[in-house]
Amino acid sequence: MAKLDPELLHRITRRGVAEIIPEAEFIARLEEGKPLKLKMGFDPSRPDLHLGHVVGLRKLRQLQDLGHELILIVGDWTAQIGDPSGESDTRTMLSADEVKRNAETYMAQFYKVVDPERTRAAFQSEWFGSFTLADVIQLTSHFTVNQFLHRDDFAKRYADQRPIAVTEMLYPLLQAYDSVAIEADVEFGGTDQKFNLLVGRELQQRMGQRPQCVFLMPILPGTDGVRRMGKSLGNYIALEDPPADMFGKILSLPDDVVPLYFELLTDAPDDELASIRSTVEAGGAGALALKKRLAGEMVSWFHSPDAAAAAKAEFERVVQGGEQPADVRSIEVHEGDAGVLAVGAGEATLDLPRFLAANAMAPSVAQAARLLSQGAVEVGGQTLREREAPVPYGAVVRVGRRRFFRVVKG
RNA sequence: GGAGGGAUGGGAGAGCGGCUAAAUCCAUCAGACUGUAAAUCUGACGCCCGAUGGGCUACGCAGGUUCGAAUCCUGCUCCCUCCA
Repeated sequence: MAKLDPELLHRITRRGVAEIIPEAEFIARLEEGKPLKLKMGFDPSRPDLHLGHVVGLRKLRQLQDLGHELILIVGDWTAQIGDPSGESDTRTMLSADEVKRNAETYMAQFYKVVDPERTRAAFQSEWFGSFTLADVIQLTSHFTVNQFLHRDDFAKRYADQRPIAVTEMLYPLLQAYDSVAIEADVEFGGTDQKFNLLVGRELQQRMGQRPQCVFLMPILPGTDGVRRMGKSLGNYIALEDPPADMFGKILSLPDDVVPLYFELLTDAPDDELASIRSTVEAGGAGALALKKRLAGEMVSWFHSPDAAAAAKAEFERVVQGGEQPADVRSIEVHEGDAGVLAVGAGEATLDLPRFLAANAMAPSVAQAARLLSQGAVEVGGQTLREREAPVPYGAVVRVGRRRFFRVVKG
């Protein structure tokens, strides 16, 4: 294969890309016509993929479709060190079994985006398992502390006199050696990984290999619309989220990140992106429709088109229409149950705060009482304010915006 | 080895003997409104109790001083910074 189709090349190197280092070299390698080894690492201690990961995976998929090979590095050693960018949560060692299991669930999620035929997993323990102290020292000898202090995160913390653990310095080194071990041609990561990936490039060069290109992708903001999507930040949309949750979370994204989501997560063509942007800015029904479309695409992709249609219908009915959801949990009441004052022929008299707390509709009696006083509990559209109230069997009780149940005689 | 700083509610971060279940911000939840579970505004936000009141927990851990401690003292544990 010689020259790539310009349009395709543009899609690969421009859309959803933050930086390619060095870009010319990357394009040259693509045009060599030989399958490239694309490297991407993942942390086996957190086996949940979210949409933030998908940005990179889509890019990898594009390249796989051109015949290149993806090598996933299972970071079973670096996971023990912890990610320097994530401040300081000490990680416990994972057993070999746990790592394997996590890797498997991870891969299953991966294959929703990436082509399994052109993917293989490589465990760091394959090469670090037999590393000796001498090897480690040898590895460190290629770099200076000064170099490492240039890493954004380190530089900042150093300036602020905040701690930098020695092991954190090791993290980029190990990651860099992964590239040597598999002879990576291109390594992928978010822009926050720039330093680490460049260390890999440099190490390869020093160890006599052709240095990898570095491919950086933009960071996807999380559901708060501000900070990067991340599990520890609690602002993520997981691929494993049930359809209704996934749909709802996307609908609740702040408007201004929606165009970026389209850019990074869908195939909407570039010229359409412009109109998406202006529609969102105009706000109103158009913006809402776009979010629904985005949510629909994501749910179709990670679940199924049917699930997407159902999630959309349910959302419109329940959230927009204020109607009951299709599935409402039934709670059986018996004489003497917590919060049940009396079981009558056609209705049960409940001590609502106790009852709600006892049936997981509220975290505690106190909080349930608060919901009640805030007018968040209603039966058949009628707001309840009294602690004690009769509730007809079969009537749907709504607690807050999203919790529903009906009582059934037990 | 030496000097110093710190540990507060989900997170950040005030308070430094009573007025403190503990300011403020963020997150969360609710109500109103709306185009949504957006935005905005308002409110709530330890737990338990037959409850416009009462009780129990809570400011790293264990003791102590006080009528009274998150606030003072002692001893632990852990963390950080700087100088060697």
